[in-house]
Amino acid sequence: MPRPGKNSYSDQKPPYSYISLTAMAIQSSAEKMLPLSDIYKFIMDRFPYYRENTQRWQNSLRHNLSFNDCFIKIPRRPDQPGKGSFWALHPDCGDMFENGSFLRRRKRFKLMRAEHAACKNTPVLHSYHHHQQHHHHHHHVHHPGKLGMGPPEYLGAVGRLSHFQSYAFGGGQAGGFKHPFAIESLIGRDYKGVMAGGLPIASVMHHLGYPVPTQLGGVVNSVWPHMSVLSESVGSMPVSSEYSSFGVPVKGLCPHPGGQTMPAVPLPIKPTPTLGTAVPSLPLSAAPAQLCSGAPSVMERSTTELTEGKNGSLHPSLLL
DNA sequence: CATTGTTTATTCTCCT
DNA sequence: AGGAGAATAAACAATG
Repeated sequence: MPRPGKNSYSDQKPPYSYISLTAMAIQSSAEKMLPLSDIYKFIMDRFPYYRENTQRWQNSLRHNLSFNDCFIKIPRRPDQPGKGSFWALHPDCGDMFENGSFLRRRKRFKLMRAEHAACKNTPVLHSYHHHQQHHHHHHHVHHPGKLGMGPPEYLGAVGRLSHFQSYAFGGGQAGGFKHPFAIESLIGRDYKGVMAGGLPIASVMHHLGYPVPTQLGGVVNSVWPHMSVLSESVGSMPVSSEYSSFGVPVKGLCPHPGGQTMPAVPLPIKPTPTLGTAVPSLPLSAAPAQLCSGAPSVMERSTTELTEGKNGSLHPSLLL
């Protein structure tokens, strides 16, 4: 077998789909939104594999951005340099990698027709309150078929601000799940940034010109041991990434303040088979895949996985 | 003109 | 086998 030796796997294709790579990039940013070029950069920076065939994968990436409803465009402020818009995660897409696989989501996040239209055409607008009654849990199952509720032009990312806030402050907690990549999810709670359903209120506000207490500098990257750590926040780390026997890079995370290091990263390949120990009530510091799937999801993951006998492999994702 | 976005179509892979 | 999610290709429109 290919020697796991040095960097044998370094340029192997990372076990992440474009969706997850992108989500990862976005989540890693303080603002929780990035322009296309930065998403590219992020990926290339930590995954050597993507330093080649750029035309190809970037096209795919772009395709994913506009094709998948889980990504939303946030218009650039007039005074901001650069080209396209910023890309962020749709606040309602919840935990897309609930199943523990970053290669394949259990279900595509699709908006209903109405929502879709709204999200797309509505540029910057004021807050509109939203769709399906905030009542309890929002099923994360968005059925494409149904339609016609909620104010049509209810928002484009930005417009949803008010909505977000309600999440953040108001009723958040209850059904509020956090994105798998949300720092908050990964780190626990002592995190300043307000993550409203995954969409950073602060950043949006800031982006729009609202004063916002500056924030979260570094912490961020610690989440993805799979990648070469480097850059903005922590700076000076030579980019080196090595993959473990799973083809997964094992590079370390950066230590950070809490002392609490990042969880072992979720094993991309296969979900946790629910064996005895599986899905323990992980405290908030557990693996991303697990915890972010807030309360509801855990339940609903029910059956499907029980059958996974074959996956004999261990899932580091659970160890602490 | 190069980037950024959208969109349609085809192929691949994994999961029932 | 069939379905669904994902990757890849390609053809444009839009924009700075």
